[in-house]
Amino acid sequence: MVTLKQLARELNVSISTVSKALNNSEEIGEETVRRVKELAELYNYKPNKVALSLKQNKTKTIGVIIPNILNHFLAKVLFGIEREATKLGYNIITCISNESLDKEKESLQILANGSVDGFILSVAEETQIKNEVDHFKKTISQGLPIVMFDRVAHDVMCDKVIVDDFDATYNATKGLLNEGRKRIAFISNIDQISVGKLRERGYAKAILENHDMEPITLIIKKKDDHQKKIKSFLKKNKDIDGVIAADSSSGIIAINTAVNQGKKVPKDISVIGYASRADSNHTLPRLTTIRQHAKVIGANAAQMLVHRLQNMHLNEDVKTKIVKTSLVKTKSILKENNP
Amino acid sequence: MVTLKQLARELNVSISTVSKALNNSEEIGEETVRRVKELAELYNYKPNKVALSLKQNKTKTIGVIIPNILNHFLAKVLFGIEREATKLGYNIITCISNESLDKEKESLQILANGSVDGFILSVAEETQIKNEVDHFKKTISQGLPIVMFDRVAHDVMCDKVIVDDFDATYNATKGLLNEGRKRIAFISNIDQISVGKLRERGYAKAILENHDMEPITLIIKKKDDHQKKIKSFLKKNKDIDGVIAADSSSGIIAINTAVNQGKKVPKDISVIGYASRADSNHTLPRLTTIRQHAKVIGANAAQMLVHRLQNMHLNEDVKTKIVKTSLVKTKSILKENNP
DNA sequence: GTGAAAGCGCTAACAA
DNA sequence: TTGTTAGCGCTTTCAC
Repeated sequence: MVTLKQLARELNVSISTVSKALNNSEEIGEETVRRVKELAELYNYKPNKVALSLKQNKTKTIGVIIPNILNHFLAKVLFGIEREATKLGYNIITCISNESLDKEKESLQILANGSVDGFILSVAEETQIKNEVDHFKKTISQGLPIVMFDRVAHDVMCDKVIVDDFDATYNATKGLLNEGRKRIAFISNIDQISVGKLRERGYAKAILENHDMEPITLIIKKKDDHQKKIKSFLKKNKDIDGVIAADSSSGIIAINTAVNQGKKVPKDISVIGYASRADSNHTLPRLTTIRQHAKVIGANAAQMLVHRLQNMHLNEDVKTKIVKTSLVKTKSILKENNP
Repeated sequence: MVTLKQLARELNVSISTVSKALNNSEEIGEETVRRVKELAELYNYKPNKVALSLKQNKTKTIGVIIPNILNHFLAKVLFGIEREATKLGYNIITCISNESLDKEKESLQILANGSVDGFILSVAEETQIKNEVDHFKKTISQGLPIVMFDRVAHDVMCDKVIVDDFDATYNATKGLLNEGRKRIAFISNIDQISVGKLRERGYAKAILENHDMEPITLIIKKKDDHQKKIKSFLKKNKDIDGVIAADSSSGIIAINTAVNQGKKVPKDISVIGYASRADSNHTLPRLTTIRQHAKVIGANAAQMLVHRLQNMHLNEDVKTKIVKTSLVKTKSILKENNP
């Protein structure tokens, strides 16, 4: 890499002259500016990022800590973050906590040594179970702002981007009730994390508003055979005529299994799941999905963080942004499910 | 963040003494070392990464350029890279090229300003179509090594990690032939990229070895309705009794569609697809999959890059590592498909 | 209009 | 054993 020093020597001017010329300082003579820029162009000079970071005490880099990159929703949020961050002139350093509290702590630690200006993260499962938040608070008190998305720690004062999980699930369940469904089940593979709980509560509320109904819930555990569990669940509960799935796999497997067991979808059973467009392709009929607009969530998180970084001195109050889901209806539910 | 300067002042010693003490230099007295370490611990001192990078002219950071993070295989490779890199003491800066040549060039450019020590990347689709490689060569000549994985540019001299796509597809197709299948189709949603072509060629070779057979190929385009295309393809070609799918969605949709059209899997039709474990859960029966061991690929790429970074002076020859796929057989093919 | 010098945080050669 | 100094690449204040 060419440095200012090298350019300066070659041009027989001082380093600071070169620096100023390249930064369009008024101080420098027109002719000099031209010469400097020409040579810089020729050598493809690019200011050294590390030196700039050191000097200006900011890296223009965001630390992103994702619990699980193989989760399609989280990958999509990452996509949104990356795109927005790039647009705003920031790079992202990605760490994967793998749902582990220790890895999360460690990532925070390692990047807080000057590598990044702030963090965007979704809380690891283990962290949520143990309800630990000190590492977040410590990071923030060190002057590194955090934006949390989706799985957030409510006890931590920081900017947040969340989904209206409770309302969305409540409304989806209401929709199935309005179709006339009487035995609606809730299937979840994400019972341990905050959003999973919110979804379950939204479902339960809608069900319990009918005095003659009770929630029917199937929780899948990590170690379970996902397909087998749902198969035997549907076999045992033959009267189930509706399913709300808290995660994409459960929704897909529910439809495919129901069809396989000879049920007609949506005649005999309606299915709605949290999933993305690509997922809905994996069933026939396509799965009706609650879309979380992951990319928007990511973009919002990036915007909030950058905004805070650029207004650190103002000490603004923390904000929570709610990104509304939308229900994309397909043939996995009855046509007129609104009265 | 606490700095050496602050510690030094508080302890009434010089900065270098503090530095040496923390780095366990033999030079410093036992007692001094103790005092320094104590205070450093108290203040939770961490050496400033940026300053270190500047000083040592290396960042211990790897630039990773992924064409598409929503592709499960690529996400999984990223996972493998991250884990191995972390293990080796490296961070990763992630850029997403979004299959665009310009974004790929730009990412390379931006990170080559001192932000990273080297790159791990998979070539963008547009880059492969236009067959551009200058930006890679330029980066390498600037002293930043590249490791390419999966989609590689053969004209670029650099380390590579690839999959035995050709052989794996050839063998899978042979397997179906050995079952006695006569009308085996190849379905691909990734016809434009190098690995897609390799897979098609592997399939074609196996088919053409039978003098009475012809390849039957369905290429899905980006703008197509994936489900519809496969549906009408299978409807039009009712005699198809085997499918090799080049990508995971095609495999899943093929099974679900076949079942939907009243075919028995695997009695009437066998299906094999490039897909991961999670995907195979999305069909009944489960999809027989060619596993690419994405995490292993990622880990290998990270190892190769770090090895090269740590042996830059040796100027070793470039290597290409082939990671073998494995075929995971399930009930989507006939039990005895080997003669 | 140009340059010298300080300083961001750190390491290391050299001096004391 | 400890301290001084220079230098990594850059910006910026202050002299000239």
